[in-house]
Amino acid sequence: MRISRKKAEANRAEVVAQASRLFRERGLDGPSVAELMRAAGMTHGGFYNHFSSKTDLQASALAHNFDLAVARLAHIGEGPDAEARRAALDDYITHYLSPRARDASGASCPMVAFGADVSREDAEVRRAYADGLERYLADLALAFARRAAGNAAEDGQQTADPEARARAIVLLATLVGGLSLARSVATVNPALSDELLTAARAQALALAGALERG
Amino acid sequence: MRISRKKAEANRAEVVAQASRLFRERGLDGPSVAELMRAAGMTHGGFYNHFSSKTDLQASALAHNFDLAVARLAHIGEGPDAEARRAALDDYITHYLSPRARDASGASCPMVAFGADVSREDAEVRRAYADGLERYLADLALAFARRAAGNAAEDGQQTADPEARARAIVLLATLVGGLSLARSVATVNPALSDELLTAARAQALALAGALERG
DNA sequence: TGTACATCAGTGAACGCGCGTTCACTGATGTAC
DNA sequence: TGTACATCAGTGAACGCGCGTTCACTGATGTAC
Repeated sequence: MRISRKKAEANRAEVVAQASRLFRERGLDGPSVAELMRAAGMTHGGFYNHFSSKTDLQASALAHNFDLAVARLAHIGEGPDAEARRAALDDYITHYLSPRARDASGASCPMVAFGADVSREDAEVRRAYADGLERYLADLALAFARRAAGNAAEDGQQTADPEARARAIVLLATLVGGLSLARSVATVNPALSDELLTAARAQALALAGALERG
Repeated sequence: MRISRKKAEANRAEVVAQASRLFRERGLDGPSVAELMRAAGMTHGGFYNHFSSKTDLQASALAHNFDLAVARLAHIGEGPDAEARRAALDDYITHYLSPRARDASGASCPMVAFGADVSREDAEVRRAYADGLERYLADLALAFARRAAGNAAEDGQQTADPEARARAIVLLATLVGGLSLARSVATVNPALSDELLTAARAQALALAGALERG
């Protein structure tokens, strides 16, 4: 039974969206092709109408993951004034390193979900990941650069400020390292996991506020 | 052909050692049982004389990984004086976040190699990981506590200093986050990878030296 | 606009393959005397 | 210490299973007239 082009396009998008979530929950090699198609309401046979291989879907899902992450980040820069943007960044950090985000593996950061595995996947997947990380980092650096400037005058402007980029990297490493460590011990040693989250969160907030104070 | 008990015990240790390395390189589900046994110079059939399942070996290999990591860390505390120990910690950090360590995935930190995957593995594996992480963190906190005390008087003493533990966690998150990010983009975008390493390294060294200055 | 036909998105059975695990077998080791 | 026998570490073929991928088929959609 043939389906309209519009519906087919929506089906493809649904597969990518479901894969995005399932890959984060169970890893890039966790869910089978049949399972991914079932999650999107179809059977496995039609998979190759949309993707040339499972690797192809992995790359598409990674790109989609970073689209979501970057969109959430960009939202921070949209605050009406410097104070609102500062509060937005603090909220972002607090949520990123919260027990809730730690336990919702399907909804959280691709860098934590795939960090260790990406380097073992096909080149196509590694490329999608590196591109996404670069986009994400550029936006985070922009947030720091704007804050350093102290106003919204340079909105929309790209920045090459190396200081802002270094700060963004350090914050990102703290977020990714903290969440990764906390998540990996969460089920077995919840107390340790909370301790890891709390210490990393305090540091991340300090890093985000350092410009104001330093 | 039966083998001597001593030789059999050595064979088991060799499988764990090889698995330790191969799991770090290719992930906990990467190498097959046959491949792991071949790496230790045997065929796959005898695997179940030593391990009750592949999961069992994964847990043993993780414990072994952390044994190695903790041993390297403990070495830092053995410096003759405070200055030597400080230099040892700086060396540790510099090597941890070096291009060399990034590219030698089989020889490096289990927290980076397995971070994302551990929470998806069996309970036995997660337990081995959480135990190892706790041991590692305790040793790192001890290094900070000793430095705060400024001498080697309390050698061998355990510490419950919460400040030292928080500092250890923050350093660890920076190390793990930095190396994880750098490794995942290394093949596709080496310049970005080096930038990530450099920024994380500067921060980690600052964290290690913060007590002296603060 | 209405009709006749080609297209192609989705279905479900089937494929070949690699995996973890099992098992009958081998023969040197460990042990009882 | 020497001998006879039971033990069991390691071998390699075989198992059942789930996987990614292929393919003949279906029938509503898109198109040519």
